[in-house]
Amino acid sequence: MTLPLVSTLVTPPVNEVELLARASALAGYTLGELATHAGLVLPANLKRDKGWIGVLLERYLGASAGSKPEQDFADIGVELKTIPVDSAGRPLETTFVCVAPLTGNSGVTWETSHVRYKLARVLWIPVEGSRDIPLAARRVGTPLLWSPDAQEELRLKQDWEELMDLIVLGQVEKITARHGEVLQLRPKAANSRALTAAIGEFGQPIMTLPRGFYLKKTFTGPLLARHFLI
DNA sequence: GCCTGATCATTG
DNA sequence: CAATGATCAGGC
Repeated sequence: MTLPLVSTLVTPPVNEVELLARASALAGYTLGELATHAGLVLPANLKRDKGWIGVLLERYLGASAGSKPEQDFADIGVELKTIPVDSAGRPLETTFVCVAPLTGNSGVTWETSHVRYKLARVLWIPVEGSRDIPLAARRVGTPLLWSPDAQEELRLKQDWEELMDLIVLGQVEKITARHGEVLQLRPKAANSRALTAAIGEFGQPIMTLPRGFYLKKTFTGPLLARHFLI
């Protein structure tokens, strides 16, 4: 077996076929093998390197690095998501989608939302995530190129509209992770002291904890399972 | 602080 | 013991 080229030599994929071929070539390798081959130092665990796996796979696949609010493969309209799974392929964590806009939302619709944009086309790469497997021994799984079907998009749209209505109406601080069936709103910040502008209950400006949209496991689980059962 | 990449760890 | 709320790292 031959490992794919290291990240520094990887240019962005020109189409989905090439991207999927690159991702498929990683399936079966351990994170230790991929780290060594890329000349990266594997952290002991993910406590202080929570996004490490995502960055590693970005480099192998030729994703445009950086912190731009764009898709990872903007040229071909694809977002990359690594997702930790258990031995049965079920997700171990929710999936962050994007930061939630808490101000300037007049006229924003589902059709023009960042959530819809980010989820329009996603390359899911499951990675063994059980904490009792040492990071170096965790294996990369089979990738899945996905777009929401009509039913999935409807459920996302309904949750997004419910959450955005609350945000616009000054109820952001009343929203908990229990709102929404498949999409939830949770803190997304450096810590609980971080603040960003939002709208208060009387329509006045307030400062509150930054929030992000996350996909619940009840959404990503069946999505992954459907693929691997077919 | 904002946005990217997410997982951690306390709690119900 | 799953899920919610909190947190970690890095670039700009």
